[in-house]
Amino acid sequence: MYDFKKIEKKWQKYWEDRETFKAITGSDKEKYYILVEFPYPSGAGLHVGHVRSYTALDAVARMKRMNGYNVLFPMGWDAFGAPAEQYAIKNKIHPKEAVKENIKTFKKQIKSLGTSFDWSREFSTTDPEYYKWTQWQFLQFYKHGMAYKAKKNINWCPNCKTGLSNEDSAGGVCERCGSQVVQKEKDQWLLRMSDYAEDLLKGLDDTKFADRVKLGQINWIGKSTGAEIDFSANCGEKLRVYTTRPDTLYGVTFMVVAPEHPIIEKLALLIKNIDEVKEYQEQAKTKTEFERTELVKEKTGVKLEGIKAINPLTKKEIDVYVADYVMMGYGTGAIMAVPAHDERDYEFAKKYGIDIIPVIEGGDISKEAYVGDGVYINSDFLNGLSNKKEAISRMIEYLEEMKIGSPKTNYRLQDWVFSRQRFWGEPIPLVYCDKCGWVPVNDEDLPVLLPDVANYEPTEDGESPLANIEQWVNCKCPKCGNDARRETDTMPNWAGSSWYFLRYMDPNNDKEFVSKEALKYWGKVDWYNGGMEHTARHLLYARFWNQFLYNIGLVPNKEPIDIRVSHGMILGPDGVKMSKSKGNVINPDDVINEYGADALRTYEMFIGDYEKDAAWSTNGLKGCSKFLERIFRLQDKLNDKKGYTNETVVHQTIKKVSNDLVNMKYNTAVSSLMILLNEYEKFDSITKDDLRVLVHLLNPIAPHITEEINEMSKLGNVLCESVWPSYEEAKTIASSYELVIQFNGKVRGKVITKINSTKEEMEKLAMENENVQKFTDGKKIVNVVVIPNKLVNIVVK
RNA sequence: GCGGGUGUGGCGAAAUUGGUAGACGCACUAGACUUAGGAUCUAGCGCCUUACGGCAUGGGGGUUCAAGUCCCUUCACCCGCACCA
Repeated sequence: MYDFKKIEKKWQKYWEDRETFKAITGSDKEKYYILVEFPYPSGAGLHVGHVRSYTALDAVARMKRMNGYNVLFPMGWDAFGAPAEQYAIKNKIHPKEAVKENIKTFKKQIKSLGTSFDWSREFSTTDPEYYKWTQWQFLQFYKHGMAYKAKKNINWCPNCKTGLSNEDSAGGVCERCGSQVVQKEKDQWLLRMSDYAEDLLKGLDDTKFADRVKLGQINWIGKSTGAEIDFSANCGEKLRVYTTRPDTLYGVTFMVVAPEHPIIEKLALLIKNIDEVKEYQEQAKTKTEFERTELVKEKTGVKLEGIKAINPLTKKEIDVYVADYVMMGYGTGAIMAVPAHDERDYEFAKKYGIDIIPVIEGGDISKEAYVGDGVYINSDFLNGLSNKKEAISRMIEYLEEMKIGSPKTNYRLQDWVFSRQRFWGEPIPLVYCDKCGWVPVNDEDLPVLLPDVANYEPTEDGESPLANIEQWVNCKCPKCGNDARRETDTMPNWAGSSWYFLRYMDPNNDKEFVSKEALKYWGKVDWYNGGMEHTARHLLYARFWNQFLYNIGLVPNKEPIDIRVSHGMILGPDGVKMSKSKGNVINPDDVINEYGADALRTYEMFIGDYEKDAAWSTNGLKGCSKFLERIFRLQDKLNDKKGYTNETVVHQTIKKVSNDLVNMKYNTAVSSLMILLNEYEKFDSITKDDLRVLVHLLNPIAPHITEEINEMSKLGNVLCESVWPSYEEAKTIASSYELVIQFNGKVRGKVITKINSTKEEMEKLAMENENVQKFTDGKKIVNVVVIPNKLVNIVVK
């Protein structure tokens, strides 16, 4: 057993002392920017899942450097957020202390993996030198009218008395205490992300994201096309709806508005059952997420007694309901209901005894809504049509003519709620002055620092903990100098991660968020790896942020990332997600201690398809550890000869590994190296060139042991400073091959023959085969298919 | 419900344009070397069959000289989003 502990320490020190992996801004070499998502430094320490993606991209980074690229492969910390704050509340210490400790642990762990990060560019989103620029960029949003304050319903935990983000209340349950979350209306800062919906959609064409990643983005943006149509209601009031099916307008028999719809307030005096309606509104507000989605499958609603709307085409009077199956946040918050052809409207109509008028033939509307296509009926000028697309465009034309509607595109994507009632986030750098209103903090006064206090409890009414700290809140107006108060909300923890990839280009700049030169040289991230769970939100936020910076001329590329891939999870040995409570957590420290970082790295690359989940197997790990030991032992059989003992297999392996590493086929890259090793073990002795090429190809995956073997046996220059091996296509092809002889597509014989034989030669060889007689006996040969360098298939009857 | 994905030995998995299914590894079996082996080496290892051979890539059907791969159909599981009009 080789001494991996000593070897790994030795080479890690070597790289650190020589700054081997330092990226040079402005170098003559071609740049390549490889990025892995920076971790949240939790108290739990590094996860074997981190090891998977870090190693995979490390292998690419190391190979790219040997291919002559100036590689930027940075690492940092995304350290704002709830866990650190909770820890601080419990222990009455400042979260920055907890973060400091955790970063120390994480960094030590990552360093023990031997990943080739350029540590000189490290930073944390919680560094004031960093969040100064996060705040500065927020002010750019504000100054360009892209940030605004509005009343919004937010998730509210009645137990913790705090507002929560969507992310922190997944499944309608408070992440902190497990209580059911309810909706509460609060003043919130928002960024106008929905303005960018179309650009974010179109921009995907300029990226090479994996298909599943693109789809995640497309779904999240949720584009839909249709029309907005005005219905008139009492008192000349207009009720505007959004629909994707204007072609079914003749089938509208009622309307529904969301509980928050302003028309209720406006026409309150006309609504005879206003008390009942108000009660329903109240109920809707306090309904938990769980009740809305899981329990109450049945539709509920209240008719607005005394309110009537007119179907603009049939001129018939229809009733208006309030129901919580219509959302204020999408479209206009009001719908035209077509029960004959919409499942939800059908259910509602059945329950409340509303007319159901079919306008498309098909189905049986006494049983269910018919959502398919068919011939239009009861629809005046659409009658007889059967093409939905045509019906929709004819209807829209008509609506435009009559000035009662127009085409409309809607997006599911909404504006980004940018306020958190939390301590541990970047303070929003705005000040409220009674005279001047909202005033940005002057650039030279940034960053607005978080105060050093030891109490972060939220207030009774759910204001940010910062609101409790009077000496922090009270300040002077930057504009008029009068007494003013700071905004006490902080930014979401998605803020810092929305631009960190830019900061890596120029991490110590105290004059600008990044210099123009650094931006010009590094351009965009060439290859970005992260978890599947971030492909919707984080990626969208980062792209939005960057597109905004591009539009105001601060960055050179509209799209910040070229390739985006995501790795599968490493599951516990039992095949389920690792968790403390299940007791199936594998600690990378333990593995490194017992088997070494190289074995861990090799195993995680060998474990299976990089993009798929994979269960941990300690036996599999042991196999990879043995593989490394066998390579180490090859040193005992070196001879004095030069060149490759089997040139073909070496060139095949160089080709395979080079291609596999950039195509994320890490598992087959390792297996091809195992094949090469097996080949070497068959020989009595091998040359230094043989061993050199093996350790060189393995170096990106197992960097320590390969450098050690290379040095011990004096195989050549230090690997990390050497040029990646190249292959010749011609030398990857063996001179002979096994010709397969088939009868009726079944393998009946094999014969070794030289490459590139003629078809005639191949057929002759096949016919000479001893099995031919047996299989053709009493049968007629009807066809012979010859595939060069592969097989001969004799078809008999 | 909508969208996406995955089904191949005991297990993790391989498999250019359709062209020897199961590479590579784990586990297992037998043997060698050993005082010993959770070390190392050798051999075997999809299923059925003494053998010849037959059957096998979730199931069923099709195209083809040839199908894991292409087409149709069906089942199972996983992951997103979810009353989005």
